[in-house]
Amino acid sequence: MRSDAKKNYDQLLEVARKVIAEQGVNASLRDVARQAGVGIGTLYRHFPTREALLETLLGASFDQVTNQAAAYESSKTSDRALASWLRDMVALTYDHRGVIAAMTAAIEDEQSALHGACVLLKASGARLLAKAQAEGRARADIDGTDLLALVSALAWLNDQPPFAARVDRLFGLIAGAIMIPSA
Amino acid sequence: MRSDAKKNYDQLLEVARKVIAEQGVNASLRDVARQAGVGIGTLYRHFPTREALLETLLGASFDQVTNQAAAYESSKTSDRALASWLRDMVALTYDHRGVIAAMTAAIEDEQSALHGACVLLKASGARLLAKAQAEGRARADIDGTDLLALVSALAWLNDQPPFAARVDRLFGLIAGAIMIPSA
DNA sequence: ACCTGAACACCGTTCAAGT
DNA sequence: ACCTGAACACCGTTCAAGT
Repeated sequence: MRSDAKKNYDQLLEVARKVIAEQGVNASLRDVARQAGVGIGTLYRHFPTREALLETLLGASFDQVTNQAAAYESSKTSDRALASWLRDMVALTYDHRGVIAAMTAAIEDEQSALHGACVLLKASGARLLAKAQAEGRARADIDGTDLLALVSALAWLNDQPPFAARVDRLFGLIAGAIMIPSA
Repeated sequence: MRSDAKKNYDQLLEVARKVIAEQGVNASLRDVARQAGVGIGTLYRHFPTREALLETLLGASFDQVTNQAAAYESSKTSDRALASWLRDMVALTYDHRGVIAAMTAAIEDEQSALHGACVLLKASGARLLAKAQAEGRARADIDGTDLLALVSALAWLNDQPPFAARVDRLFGLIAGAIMIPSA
């Protein structure tokens, strides 16, 4: 990448990070380009889709949760590992209003730039769930998609002003419904 | 209302019902006016906000769930009444993609044309919850807002294609977490 | 009393023209 | 190789002008 291009690229990312933190994932891309002092075409050149921009912004965080899940597997009991993953997932979406809907859509859209990272994320949770189920610490009648649905629902609640303050309590209620208390 | 105005009004509602069923609650109002063969200004004259249009379209259904809740109170045991209300709420939003987000926003926005109906809806659920709690059939550590959050989350899941098919199962899981099994 | 649609201020996205 | 911004096809919303 030419150095002038690199400069624009970095500037776009910096501004996008700020704007998306403030206005959510559906913020105006035109506005991002404007604030970055760059033509709108330059934004599209570097990030052909909104998902591509999000992937660049958040991909590392996604991967970190995926990797963390693997680490939990060897460092925690299966039920605690699962609970930690759930917590990490909610935290991942915490500061990015609307990202959970984008992730949900990406799971089904193989063309999405977010698809890969989201599929790995889902698989990392499914693995922890399976282990907890094998040890009788999680109810057996749900699968990885159900688990993802439940965390996604919590993440969505967190985006809704009237409900955001109760997410911690509701997290407990839902985690409690997934887990089986030890005898 | 003059008869020509009434005709436009009815036509707008009919088209809006169709378009919103197809494209969801955030469908283009311009498109609605266009398909109704009416100027965009006429739509705004009859329905000054999107919420006003939604209220006219869905208000009766909202009220019906509210009233149904009161009926459950005298015809069912408190836990069955609560479960039926939860089911009614999910059904209410079933065919209207995005309506749950509008309802959630309306709860906080006293200016919203949907505010009144949503507050009543919430109160009707809170009442059933309180009764079930008083009888020891629902966990005591949640309130009406939590209950609304949980149904809202289910309704949101229902709007997400990858999760829609599991809402029934997840409904059971969440209802089970709210209710206390009888001894 | 009611209707119309131009006008304004925005979008997302593409692409010819420039350097 | 990269950047720009006009151009196109859309929005939501308002309001002067018409009947």
